[in-house]
Amino acid sequence: MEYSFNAIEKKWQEKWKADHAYQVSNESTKPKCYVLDMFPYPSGTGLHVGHPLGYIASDIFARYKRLKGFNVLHPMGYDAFGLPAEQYAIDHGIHPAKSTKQNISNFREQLDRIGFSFDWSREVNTAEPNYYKWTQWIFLQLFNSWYDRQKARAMPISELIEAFEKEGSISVSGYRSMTSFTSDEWKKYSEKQQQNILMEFRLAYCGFGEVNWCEGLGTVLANDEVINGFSERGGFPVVKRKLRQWYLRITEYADRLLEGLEKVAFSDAMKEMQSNWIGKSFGAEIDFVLSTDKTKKLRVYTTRPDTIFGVDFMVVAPEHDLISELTTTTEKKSVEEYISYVKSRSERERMAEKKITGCFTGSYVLNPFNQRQIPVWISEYVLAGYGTGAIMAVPCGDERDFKFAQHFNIPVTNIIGSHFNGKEANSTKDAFLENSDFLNGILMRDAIPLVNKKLEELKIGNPRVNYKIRDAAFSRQRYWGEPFPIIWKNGIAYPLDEKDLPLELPKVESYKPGPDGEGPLANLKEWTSRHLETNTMPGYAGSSWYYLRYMDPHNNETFCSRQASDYWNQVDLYIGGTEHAVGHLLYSRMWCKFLYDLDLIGFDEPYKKLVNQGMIQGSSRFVYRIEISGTNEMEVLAKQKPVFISDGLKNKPFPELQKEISDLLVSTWGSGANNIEIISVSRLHVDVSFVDGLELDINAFKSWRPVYAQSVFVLENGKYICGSEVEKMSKTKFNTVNPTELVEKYGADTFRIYEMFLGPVEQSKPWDTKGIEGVHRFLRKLWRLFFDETKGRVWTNEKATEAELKVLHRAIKKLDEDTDRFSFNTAVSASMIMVNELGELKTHKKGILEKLLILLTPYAPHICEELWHLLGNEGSVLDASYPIHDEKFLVESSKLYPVAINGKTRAELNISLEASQQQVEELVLADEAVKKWLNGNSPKKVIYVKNKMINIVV
RNA sequence: ACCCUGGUGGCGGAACAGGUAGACGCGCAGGACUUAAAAUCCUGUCUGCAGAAAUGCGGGUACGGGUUCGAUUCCCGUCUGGGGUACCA
Repeated sequence: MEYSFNAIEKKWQEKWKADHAYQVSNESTKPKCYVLDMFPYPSGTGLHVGHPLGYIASDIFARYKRLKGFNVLHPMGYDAFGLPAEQYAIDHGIHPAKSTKQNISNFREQLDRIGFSFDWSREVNTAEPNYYKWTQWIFLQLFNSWYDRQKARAMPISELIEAFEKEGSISVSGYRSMTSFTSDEWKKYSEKQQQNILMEFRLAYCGFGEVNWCEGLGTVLANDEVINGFSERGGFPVVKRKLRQWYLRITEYADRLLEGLEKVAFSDAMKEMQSNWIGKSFGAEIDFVLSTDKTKKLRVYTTRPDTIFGVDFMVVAPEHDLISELTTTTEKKSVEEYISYVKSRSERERMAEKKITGCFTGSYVLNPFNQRQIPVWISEYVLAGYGTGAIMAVPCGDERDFKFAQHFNIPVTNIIGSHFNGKEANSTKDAFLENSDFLNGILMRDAIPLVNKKLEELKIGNPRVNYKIRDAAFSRQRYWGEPFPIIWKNGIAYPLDEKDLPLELPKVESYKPGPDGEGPLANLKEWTSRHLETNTMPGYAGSSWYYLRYMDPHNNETFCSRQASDYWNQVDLYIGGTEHAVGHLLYSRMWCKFLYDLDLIGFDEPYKKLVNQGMIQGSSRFVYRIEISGTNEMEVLAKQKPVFISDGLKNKPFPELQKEISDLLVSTWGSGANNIEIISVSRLHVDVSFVDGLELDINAFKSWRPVYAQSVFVLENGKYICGSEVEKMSKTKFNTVNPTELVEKYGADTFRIYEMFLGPVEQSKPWDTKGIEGVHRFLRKLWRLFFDETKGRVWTNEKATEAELKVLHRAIKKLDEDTDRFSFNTAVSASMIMVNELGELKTHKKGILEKLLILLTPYAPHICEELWHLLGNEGSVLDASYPIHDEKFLVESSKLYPVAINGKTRAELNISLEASQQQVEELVLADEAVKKWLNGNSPKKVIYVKNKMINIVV
C-alpha cells in the first residue's frame, strides 16, 4: 500500500468537515485554551507561502493543546472592510461586497487544502451587518463614555452630566482645555454649548484637526497609513488639511496601556515599540515672559529643567499661536516668508532632507531665574502637536539645538564644563553644573527635582508628564466601512438608538468621494436627508474586538455574552506579524480596557501571549537585457529579438562586451548589428518558476510571453545564470510561490512540516522550495514503518524492546518541550531522527507506532489520522491523549560519571568550581582525582560539562 | 538620523542556562540494488597539515579587542543584511 497523500488528505478533510471534528463548545470540564491568528484581509491576489506560516504554527499549537487535554478555541475569520476592495470597485465597478465575497471564497479554498483545525462555525466577517452591528454598538458606548482621571477608568457620560448639574465643572478639573463653569451656568447653557463641552470628554469624539488628506484616495489617513508623505496604498501624495474628524481618546489610556505591558508575554522588542509609541516622558513646563511685555508668556516643555541656565535661545513651531505677537515689525517679512516656505514643504521633504532651517522673530524672552534676554526663533524641527509647541534650546546638551546654534551663529553657553568640547553636544545627566547660578556644583540628575520645586514655588512652571501618543483618527471619508450610528441636527451629534442597529451600509452607484472632502455616502440623498454621518469607520474598528466575537459568534442579544467571555477569557496565544505593533495591537488593547471599565468583560488585556511570525520574503530572479542605440530598423529588431546576457557579464564595460558578442549580434540581427552601440543593460524580474537555483530554463522563458519568444541568450559556461535578490514577496516581482501548487505536488502534510522546518517561526527568511523533497521523504519513511512495498502491512503486537522505548521516550520529551516553546523546526528534526532510528531498528511494534502518530498529529494530521485508523483504532487520533515520557528510559549513556574529587562529594565540588580564584588549582586537582579514580590511568580526554559532572572518554 | 533584529559549511539552519560548534534537512561526490531509469538504501562531505588506514595535531561561528579555566553565547568598538519610525525637546 502506497502513501497516496492526495487521496488521504481529501478523504480526511471531508470526514472532519462532515463530523464537525473541530467544532468546540463553550461548556467543558477541561481547561480552556484560546489560540488565535490575526485574521486576514481577504485581498484579491490570494495566498502565497508567507500567509500560512503563522496559521500552521498556531494550528500545530492548537492541536497539541487539544491532545494535552485542553478545550481549544481556534477560530478564523475575515477583516473584510478596507481600502483595496473599494479601490477595486472604483477601478472595475464591482461592488466591494461582491469582490470581497469572491476573495473570501478563494482564501477559504486555499486554506482548506492545508488542513487547519479551525472551527469554521465561528467564522466572523467584519463587513457583515450582524457583526458590525456590534462594532457600532461599542462605538456608541465609547461615545457615551468619558474618562474619569480620578478613578482612572471610563464612566458613563450621564454621570458627568449629573456632576455638571450638581457642582459645575469643579469636580472634573484637570482637563486643560475645559472652561470652568458653575452648576447654574451649566443649566443656562444652550444644548449646543452643553454638547460642545461634553464632546471634550467623550471617548469617541468629533473634532477638527489637521489630518493627512490624500487627494488621490479622496480620504484621510491615520499616521500609520502614511509612508514618507505618500499613502501606504496607492502611493498618492498626502498633505495636511483641517477637516471634521472622529477620534478615539486613546491618550487617556496611555498610562494603562504602558502598565499593561508588564503583565503580558510580548517580546521585549514589541514592548519597546509600543512603549516608544506611547512615549511617556517626565519633564516640566516653564513660563518665559516677553522682555517687552511681562504679562505675555511663552510656555515651553522640557525634559531637562536642570539645564535652565544653558538656555541660549527659544524655538517655537511654525504653527505656534503666539507667532504674530512675537514677530517684530522688522522681522515680519522674513517670518512670513519662512512660514510660507514651511507650508510649501511636504512631510516627505521635511523628513528626507534634515535641513536646518529657521528664522528669528525679533523678540526676546527673559530667563525666569536670571532675567537673561533670550532670542525667540521659529523652526520646523519643533512640532506644534507635541508638548507646548515651544522649546528652550540648550545647545551644549542637545544635538539638534547645537546644530541650530552653529548654523545661525548663536553663542553657546557651556554649563557642563569639560563634558562639552565645543564640537558636539553632550546630553549627559552626570555632569556637575557650572555657570548655573544656584545650581552650580550640583549633579545634573539631582538638579532636576530642585528646579522643579523652585518652579512651583515661584509659580513659573510645574513638573509635567507628557505622552507622545496622540488620539487616534477614527473616521474615513470612504464607502467600504462601518457607518457611524450618528445623526447630525443643528450641528449636534446624536447617537442612534441601540434598537436601530445595525445601521446598514447602503448600496451606492458611485464610489467617488462626496463634496468638500466628504465620503461617497454624502452623494446619497436617502442618507443625507436623514442627516446621517457621512464618514465611515476605519479598518481597525472591526478588528479591535473580533477576538471577543469568536467566543459567542451567533449572539443576537449582545456582542459577546459575559458567560462566554468569562469562560474563554484572554487569548492564550496570539500570532501575527510585527507590522501591527503600534496600530491594531494598541487599539484592541484600548478597547479591551474600555469594555473592562464598563464591566462588560472581566479582563483588561486581550492577549496573554503574543508571538510575531517572521516575514517570508521572496527570492527574486533577474535577467539582463542589453539596450542599444542604432538605426530605427536595428532598434525595432532589438525589441523583436531581445538579447539577454548572463549575470556574470552584466558589469563588463559595454565596448568590451559588445566586441565579445558581436558575432552573436550579427547572426541575430544581421550585418547592421556592426553599427549599433550598447548603451545600457536593463534588469527584468523573471518568474522564479522558470529558474532552477540560478540557472534559467530558457525554453520556459521563451514561451512565457510572445515578446520573449525570439530571445537570444549569451551564456556563461553553457548556462544562463540569473541575478538574485531577496525582496518582499509580491506578484509584481514574480517571486511568489503558491501554496496550493505545493500541496498538490507534495501534500498538505509535507507542506505544513516544510514551512516549519524552514527555520524559527519568529525569524524572517526568504522562501526556497528546495528541501521540501527531504520532508516528503520523511513522511514516506514514516509510512514505511507501517507498510512495506512487498510485504504489505508490517506492524505487529510484539512488546517493545528497551532500545525502542529509549528512542520513543527521548522523542516524546523533545517534541513535547519543543512544541510547547514554539520551536517547531527543531521538533521536526527530532521527529526525523526518531523515524530514522526506528527504521534502523526495524521497529513495527503497534504500541510504539501509536504513540508516534499522536506525537506527529499536530504537524501532519492527515497521514497520522489515516495510519491511526489502519492500525485498527476506532476513534480519531484528534481525541487521543498525548503520551508522557518516562525518565527511566532517558538515563544518559554510561560515559557520563558523577565524580568525587579529593574526597569531596559532587555537591561540594560544585561549590569549589564556582569560587573563581581557586578554579585553576581545582581543575588541576580534578585531573589528578580523575586519574586516581581510574586507578592511575590517564583519561584520554576530560571534559567539564555544565551540570558539573565530568565526562570522561576512556 | 534614531530604534529594533540578524550575520555560524556550497545552502536553510542546530547548539534550549557560558561547557565536545556544524544536529536535522537540502545540495554535492562515491557506492549497492536495477537491462536502464525512478524509488530506496549505504558511505563521505567546515578547513590546513601528517598518515596506507583507523586516527592524530592545529585553525575556525562577519571583523578587532575584552571578561572567563573555558565565549557562537556575555561586554566594548567596527563592518554588514533585514525591518521599523512621529526631527518628540
